[in-house]
Amino acid sequence: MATGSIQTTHSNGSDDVDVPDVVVERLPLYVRVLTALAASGIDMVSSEQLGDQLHMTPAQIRKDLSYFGRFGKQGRGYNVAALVNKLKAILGLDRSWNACIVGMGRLGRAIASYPGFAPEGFKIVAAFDTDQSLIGTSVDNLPVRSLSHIRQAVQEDDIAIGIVAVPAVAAQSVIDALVDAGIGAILNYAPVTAHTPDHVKIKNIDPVMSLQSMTYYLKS
Amino acid sequence: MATGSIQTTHSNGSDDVDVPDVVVERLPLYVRVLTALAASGIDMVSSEQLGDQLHMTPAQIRKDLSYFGRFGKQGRGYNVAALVNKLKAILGLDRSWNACIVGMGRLGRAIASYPGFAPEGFKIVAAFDTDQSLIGTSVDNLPVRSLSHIRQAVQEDDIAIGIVAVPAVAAQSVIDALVDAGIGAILNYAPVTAHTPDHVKIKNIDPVMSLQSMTYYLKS
DNA sequence: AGTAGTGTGTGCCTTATATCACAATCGGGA
DNA sequence: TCCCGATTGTGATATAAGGCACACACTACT
Repeated sequence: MATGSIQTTHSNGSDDVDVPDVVVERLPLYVRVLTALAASGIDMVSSEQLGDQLHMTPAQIRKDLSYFGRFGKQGRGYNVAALVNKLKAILGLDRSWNACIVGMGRLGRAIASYPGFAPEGFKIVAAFDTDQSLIGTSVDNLPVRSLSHIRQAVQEDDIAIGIVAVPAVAAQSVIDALVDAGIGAILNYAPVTAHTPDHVKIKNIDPVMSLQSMTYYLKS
Repeated sequence: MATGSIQTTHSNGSDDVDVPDVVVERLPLYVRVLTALAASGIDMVSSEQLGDQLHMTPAQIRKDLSYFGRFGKQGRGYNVAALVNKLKAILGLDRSWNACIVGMGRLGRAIASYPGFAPEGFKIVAAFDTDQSLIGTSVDNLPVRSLSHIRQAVQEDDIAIGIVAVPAVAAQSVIDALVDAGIGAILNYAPVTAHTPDHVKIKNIDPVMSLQSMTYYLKS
């Protein structure tokens, strides 16, 4: 089916040695802690100190970092400012990214108004819906447009990320439309197991599912 | 441990402590798909069909289920209605659970108004904050109370789940208070790596971190 | 300049998770 | 009744992730 060559297409410049996804998913955690340390004036940190903060073993932190280079100094640890910059560059967080929201119902509007994205460099530059009564309205100065304009908007506004906040039944078709429009990553709030081609990353935000797995440990 | 020594851990539903967390986390996924299948009138399903829907291998589904019992019939597959009921019972979803929200700022109010929890049996029965200007107000008929009342409320209202929607700096102390009040599970929306004792489960909802790991794959 | 102390980077081993593959079982039809 | 196609449940195996432990590098102090 959609098998194609997946890994071979990455720019093999310097650090592309097939880094496990789990490792990539931990990097933002490191960025966050290091940023906090920097803000409190600390300029060197050891893997052991980081491990204490994050509740993981020092070895795991060192090994994770070693996928990308040698950032520490023996006997001293890591320079906080230098490491946070390196990690941000690795993650592509040394620039800003444009995103759009699809679905401007209650949830979509809450996401659009959420003040946590902008400070981290994620700018929501467009909003879409299929409901005629919403199209034309604005949320936080963001005009809601028809979903049919999405392809054009993605290209014109250089939108790399799509945020999906539509009902479950509509989610897969919206996701298909985003993929078709040339989006690179999707943050999906709809409670569905959505499918994307290999070149489009997708992550799900699903509080209900999180609750549903925790109750397993509650029944006693 | 040579021949067919029984060793079966199939005590059917009680606390088999040897079920991996990853397996438990997949169960709600199965519940969701099975529920949808039931709603569309399908009454038998094979692990292969489930695997197609969920994009995973049939073997994994069968093995996951085998941790909890033998629910299928050879040559036929699984009875959808029976399996969904079994899984719900295993997860503790055959009853409802009371939750409280701590932090009734913008995010907390959005969570309180989210209509997706109640249909799945999660009832938000209390809301707390430390901000005097919020205490006494109501959100969707839910009065906001002082955080100092939390211990009492947890016991009186049989609250098992705490939802944390406070700023990062306050999160750990709020979580400590919830643990101290006797809560069993925490859904944390604050962008921190929080710590709980082993008997209290915690799961984080962090859209920004999800975005930050996806950008790794976007940088071309 | 030598030495003691500290903490990295990484080869190797352990543990966890996923997949394979096949005997056992079921239901239906001849 | 017996056989056939289908599909489970699970031991065995493969793969992935995590952690240990130590040589090596760096700093500071004498």
